[in-house]
Amino acid sequence: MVEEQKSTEELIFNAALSVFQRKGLAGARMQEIADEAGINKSMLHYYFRSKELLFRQVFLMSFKQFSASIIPLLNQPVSWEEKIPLVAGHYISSMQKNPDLPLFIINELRHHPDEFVNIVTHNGIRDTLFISQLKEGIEKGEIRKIQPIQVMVSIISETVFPFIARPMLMHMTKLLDTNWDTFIENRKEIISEMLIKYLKEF
Amino acid sequence: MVEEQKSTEELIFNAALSVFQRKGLAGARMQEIADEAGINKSMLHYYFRSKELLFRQVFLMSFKQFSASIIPLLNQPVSWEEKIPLVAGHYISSMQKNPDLPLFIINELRHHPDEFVNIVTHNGIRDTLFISQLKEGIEKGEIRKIQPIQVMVSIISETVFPFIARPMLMHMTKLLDTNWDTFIENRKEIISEMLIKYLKEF
DNA sequence: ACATTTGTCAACCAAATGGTTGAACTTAAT
DNA sequence: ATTAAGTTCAACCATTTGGTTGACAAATGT
Repeated sequence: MVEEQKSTEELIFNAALSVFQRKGLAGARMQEIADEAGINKSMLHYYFRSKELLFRQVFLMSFKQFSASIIPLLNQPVSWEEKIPLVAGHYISSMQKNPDLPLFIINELRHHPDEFVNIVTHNGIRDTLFISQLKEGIEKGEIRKIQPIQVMVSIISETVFPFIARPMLMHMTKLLDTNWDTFIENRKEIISEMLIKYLKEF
Repeated sequence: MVEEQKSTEELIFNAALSVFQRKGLAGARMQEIADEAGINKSMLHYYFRSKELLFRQVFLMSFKQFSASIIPLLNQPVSWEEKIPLVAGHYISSMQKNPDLPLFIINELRHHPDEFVNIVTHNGIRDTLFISQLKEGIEKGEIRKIQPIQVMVSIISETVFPFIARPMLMHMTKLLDTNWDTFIENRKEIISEMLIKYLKEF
């Protein structure tokens, strides 16, 4: 077991990542980040100048983390049909690991519309093998005529939304905490089967 | 044209509704609410005691607004098959009218997990005709064996998520602003057809 | 060994922000 | 008309919060 001693800058950044993702820009407190990092508040300014600068870096990293991690999977050399459950599974397990990430991004992107838009590198999912496969399928007449992007949006919506809206949905549906895991487990199959059936049979 | 003169309390509440829904509890400023209401800041405390109390009322109203408005539609006497596009349409037009509402609820419910949970009246969608219709269809073997709640969650996910995550999705998919309206227009049909096909053909 | 740079912190500062007060004004009751 | 209650606001107040300072310690270079 290697005793990993992280630099102060890393300690701060990790703490900032955690606090900002949990509380958002407006709700986060510099003092709380310092406390979670276990260092003096002055250090935050020593390394990152201001709350806004620190937030910028956190946001950039978070956005990359969320949007980039899916790309390799979309480019994997398996058929689009096999890929759909893989992608759905990716998002679901991603949500289980880091449940605050997408809501954080959605929120901050909404609250500062054009501020961060230009910063983020466009690494779209448009140029991936998955999209090409769908396009090809459409051209060959094997898949229903539909924008491939709609398929991606459906997968993301169906997988990510239940997690971010979990408390709201549980109220509305009177779903119980104890049933959540099986609910999600069932969901994986439903999503894939529904999409594949829709695309293939028309 | 009747000159509608609203009471100060109404002016404040409406302004609070707007500001809180846009900025959230942490991001909202009492002064901003006062400005938007066109009255002195003291009035906020005169009528609502504190920021938290004002927020409580705003949140309660917002939650009711979002979760209750769907119930009558779910109880309407049309077949489940016809109802699906109606419900999808309801959520989409609801999002177009008030794009901040669901994200606001999702957020605040997440940030104050148990605080507001008890306040909100459970007016679940479980006891609606729509759910009964699905159950009945399942029993008769006309519909695939699936929890009816999954259907509701799918409709909400597929309709609401694209709106709240719009900036994020537009980045990831390189979708353009000019294509948004047609994207959503296409989506209505896709969602309904996909769900109905999945439920009926198995 | 010495000087210079880098890192760390307690104490402090200024602005923002939720909240209070007391006086003035309006409305309703007697 | 007079009183009492309700309403409105400018000026204040106390706390929170992002940010700074200056002294001091730990490396780093020569």
